[in-house]
Amino acid sequence: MTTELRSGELAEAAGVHQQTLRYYERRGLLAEPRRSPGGHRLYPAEAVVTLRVIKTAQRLGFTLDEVAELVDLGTHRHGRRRDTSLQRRAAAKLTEIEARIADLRTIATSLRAALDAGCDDLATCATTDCCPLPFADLDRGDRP
Amino acid sequence: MTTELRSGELAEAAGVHQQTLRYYERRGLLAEPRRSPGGHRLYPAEAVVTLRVIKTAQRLGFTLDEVAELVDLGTHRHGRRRDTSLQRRAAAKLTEIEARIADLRTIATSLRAALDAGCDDLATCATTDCCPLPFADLDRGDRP
DNA sequence: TTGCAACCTGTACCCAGGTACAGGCTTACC
DNA sequence: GGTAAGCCTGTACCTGGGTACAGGTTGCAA
Repeated sequence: MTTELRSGELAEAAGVHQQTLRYYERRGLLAEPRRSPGGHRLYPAEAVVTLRVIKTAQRLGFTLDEVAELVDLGTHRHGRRRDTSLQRRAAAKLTEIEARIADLRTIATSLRAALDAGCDDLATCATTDCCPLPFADLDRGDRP
Repeated sequence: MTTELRSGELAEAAGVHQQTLRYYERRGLLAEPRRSPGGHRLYPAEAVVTLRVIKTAQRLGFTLDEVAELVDLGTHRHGRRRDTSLQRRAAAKLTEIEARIADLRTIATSLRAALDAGCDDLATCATTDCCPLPFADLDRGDRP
């Protein structure tokens, strides 16, 4: 029998706040754990893994809603199959992340150009033709 | 004399909502404009430029607070001087953005690896050695 | 002069992803 | 069995960048 963890222990082990555990439970990311007779939560040791999964997925760019979906797929398969749910989502997320990288690169290029040109005041730059900052073309306003 | 713009006209011209104009005014991004005798805002034509500056700066990765600082520096200089305020901030922002790009690249690599390995269930992956997802190393939790 | 669009203020709400606090119960250890 | 640490619930609050709504006033044209 593996020892169960109290919420403080799990929080500590996973590096999150106790309130975050309850928050994840509310959001459906973490299964409701067993309770002690007095009502205290008793998590199975695997909960640490689940939290690691959540944190990794978040870091991979998934929102908590997306993580919740991914987590409760529960389709314990692992192999060379293609076009499964996680596969599709990961592929979509990859595309998204690549777009974000491209975006950031454009921005970095602009900033570098502004530094090279010695720009010192945005308001002046915006009304001066010599300035490399793309005041007109960049206001796509999609991802601030 | 250049015509003044009413808030609806400015909003339209700049592609933002009227409430956003007032929000920016409250946040100190947009100077309080002249008022008509009845209290309606009358913006100078340059306000369109200011808004373009704000939108561009936002897109360059500055927060509104940072934009507010940048905007009210008002140091109308432009030249080859180095180490000025905008210069320093832009340089810092560039570093930040480059770090974000590096981060996203790591993430993209992980996702690609997961796709290649045919991972289909995160919970299984996390407990299986064959999985390329970096469940352990990625929980730095700095930028979700 | 009347009618209506455009504007005003203030306040509340939205999203995500949590964090904080109050007041009361449980568990663990001496 | 006492006491302190730990946990419980519920509710409120935070950041960032806005958006929405209610109810009242102005501006302008017919």
